Amino acid sequence: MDDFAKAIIDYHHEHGRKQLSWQQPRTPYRVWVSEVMLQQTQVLRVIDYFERFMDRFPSIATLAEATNDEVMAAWSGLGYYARARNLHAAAKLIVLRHNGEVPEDFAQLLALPGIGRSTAGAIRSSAFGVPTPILDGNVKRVLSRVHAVRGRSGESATEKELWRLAQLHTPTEEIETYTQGIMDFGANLCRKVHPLCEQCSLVSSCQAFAQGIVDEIPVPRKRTRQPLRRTYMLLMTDRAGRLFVERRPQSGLWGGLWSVPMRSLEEGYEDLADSQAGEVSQLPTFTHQFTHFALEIHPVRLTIDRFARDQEDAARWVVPEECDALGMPAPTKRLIEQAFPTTHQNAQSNQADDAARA
DNA sequence: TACGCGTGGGT
DNA sequence: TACCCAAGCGT
Repeated sequence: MDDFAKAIIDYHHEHGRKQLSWQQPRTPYRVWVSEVMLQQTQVLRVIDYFERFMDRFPSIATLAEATNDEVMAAWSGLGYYARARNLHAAAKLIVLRHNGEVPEDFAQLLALPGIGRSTAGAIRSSAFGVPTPILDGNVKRVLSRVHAVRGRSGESATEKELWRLAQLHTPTEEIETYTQGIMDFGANLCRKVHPLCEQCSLVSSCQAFAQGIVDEIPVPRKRTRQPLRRTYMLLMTDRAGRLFVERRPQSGLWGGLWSVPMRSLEEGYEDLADSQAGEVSQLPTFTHQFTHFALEIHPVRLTIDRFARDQEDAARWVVPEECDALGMPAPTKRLIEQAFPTTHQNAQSNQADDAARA
């Protein structure tokens, strides 16, 4: 074990996180689900979702037997919904191929949808104690500073070099402690902004510190300016007060989730209303911010007597209370809650919001 | 290989 | 306000 790994393990013993939900108990299933939820998602945001998910799907078998709608509903609000589709598909594959147990073999893990190189490494190290490197945002930051990696984030040469360094430092002993430790080290000490170099036990061997470029590493990826897209969101109700929702295509934005219909401002929504509209009212426009673009949402409330296409599989009329059982994007939930305020509706998302604020 | 994929917090 | 990006993966 090299001095770097020793320092990381020491750090975890003193300051590391040891009480996270998925660490108690730490089973392969719980490690797997948590690692997928944690992809590009902050720890504080995941905790509530993880605990609810475990209550709802306590075993791989229960997850595999669940319906797609049940899984998507449990993921609703967490984002990157392909993760939920892949997790569900992988659970079924694990039952078929691996006798219902998360495999330990690297190639078998990698073959499961939603498990890439880093997640496979995390599962092997944390759930099975098999030394395997990981490379998440925290590890990238720590390694690129210690070794003064000047390449831009996301570029293939940079990624390759960081994987080489991750492999180089991965110890053969105490791998669980090391794996958790290097993430804690990156999250709490070697932070993106205001790193605590004065408290860092690796400062004397940190090449970025020696060169005075800690704040410039890692070098951020190039970004283009955000485009603005515009859409209608149609809150259509019938005379009984039911709300019309449709399932979005499996691929693309909000894939597989339920939403009120969305239509571009150019194409309009005559195909849905079928000129049967009664009252039509424009609600306040608002903007939803995505990572790479902004979506300007124009909500339209309309009451119709008869619907043009209510026979389709991917379309249904629901009462607002039924929305809790459907996986919905955050802005759709918000809009429905505004339009149909109820006391208990969306209790799940409110809980998550409260936890995030706490 | 570069890009699409959510949501919310931080600066 | 505008931009960054978080326990990355799939295509």
